Amino acid sequence: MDTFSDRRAVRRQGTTAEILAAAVELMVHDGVAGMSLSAVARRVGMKPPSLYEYFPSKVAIYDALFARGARELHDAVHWAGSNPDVAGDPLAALREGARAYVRWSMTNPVVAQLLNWRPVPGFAPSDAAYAPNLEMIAETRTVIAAAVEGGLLDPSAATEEAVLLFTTVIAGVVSQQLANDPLAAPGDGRYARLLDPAVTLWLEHYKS
Amino acid sequence: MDTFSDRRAVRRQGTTAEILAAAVELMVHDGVAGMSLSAVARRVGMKPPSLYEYFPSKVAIYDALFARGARELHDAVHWAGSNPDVAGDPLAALREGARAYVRWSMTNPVVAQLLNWRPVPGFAPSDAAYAPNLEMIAETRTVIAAAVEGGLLDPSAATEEAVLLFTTVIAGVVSQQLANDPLAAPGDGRYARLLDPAVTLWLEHYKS
DNA sequence: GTCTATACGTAGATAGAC
DNA sequence: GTCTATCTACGTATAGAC
Repeated sequence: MDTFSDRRAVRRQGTTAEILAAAVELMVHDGVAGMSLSAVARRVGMKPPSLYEYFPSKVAIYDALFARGARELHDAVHWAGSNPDVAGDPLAALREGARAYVRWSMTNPVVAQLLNWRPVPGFAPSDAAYAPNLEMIAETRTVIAAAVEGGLLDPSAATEEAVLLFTTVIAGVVSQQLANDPLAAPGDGRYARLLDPAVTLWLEHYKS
Repeated sequence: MDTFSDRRAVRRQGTTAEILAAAVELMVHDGVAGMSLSAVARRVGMKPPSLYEYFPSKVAIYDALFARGARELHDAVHWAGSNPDVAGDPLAALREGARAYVRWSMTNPVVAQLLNWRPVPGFAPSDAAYAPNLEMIAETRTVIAAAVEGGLLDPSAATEEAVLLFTTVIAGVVSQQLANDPLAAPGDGRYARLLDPAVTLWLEHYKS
């Protein structure tokens, strides 16, 4: 690649990011399903047809946001769970991962809605966009298994049901927070505060 | 009221119910936010302007559905919790109430979405429509308090946090079920199956 | 890569005849 | 209580000039 095409690629990536940012801002005001291409175009200073140079359709924008959001959320949880403070302590890793999940979701509420609920009628994420979610669940399972190996949790904690219950409890906190107290700051929130007690319920039940 | 106006009132109520039913059916196919008045009118065999005889605006239809749904959900939970099998057993009443909540939500998924999430940009329920929700939480609190009185639960179970945690766990199960396994029959469902274990987590933690 | 022009459809809501 | 006609606005998407 020569310098010219590099610059062109960088510029293109910048515009793409601008479009996605504008789409998110509009979803904040008009709802996730209420985003319109005309409004996005206005906000980035383009006419609607120009957007089709960057995304082939409206659902492609949703898919790009889903993909990026799933990747970011995965990374946030992954980072929290492999941070030096919790190295070698799987239970602390679970707690920190859960906290990171809630924190990220409150920082990115509209993308979190896109990930957790299905607010857009015609849209389902592509397999590629969905992949980081599966990866995140697999990693959670691995951490739980490590806790079982280390004698910290009962073997039943590594069953399908127990893992699903863990993720459901966390998703429940996020859902309630976003729906019923959406304006709270990350780290705050009437329902987000319930996360630690909720995780405690789970850990107590499955402790060995 | 004479016979004539009675009949007129009955007819009017019937039409109103028909319109609401059509709106719900359309939400099943097009998403909660995707319902349109034109489509509703087509389905009930009217032209769009005629709907304004029954509802002053589109959000009024959402509000009517919210009001009816909140009332029905309250009644279902209330009934389950005051059924003869569980009379005098507050813990069984809590379990049965939670089951009824999940069952109703799966039987009425689009209205459940309207109640649990906020899928429609311009719409917030009126106080009157929201009232049964508050009543339902108050009744849950009362049942928990009865369990504490009877020595079945620790006094900490009656705190604000504990009550909120109870409702959050149940709402979490419903949210996950509706978002990730929406086609399951009521009484079935990958996430709905987690309800009993989830309630058990809570009961165990707060037992005296 | 961005534009104008346009196709084609839809929306929510109101006026006023019947 | 229902209609026709209409307003006003918006939407996604494509064709084709520049």
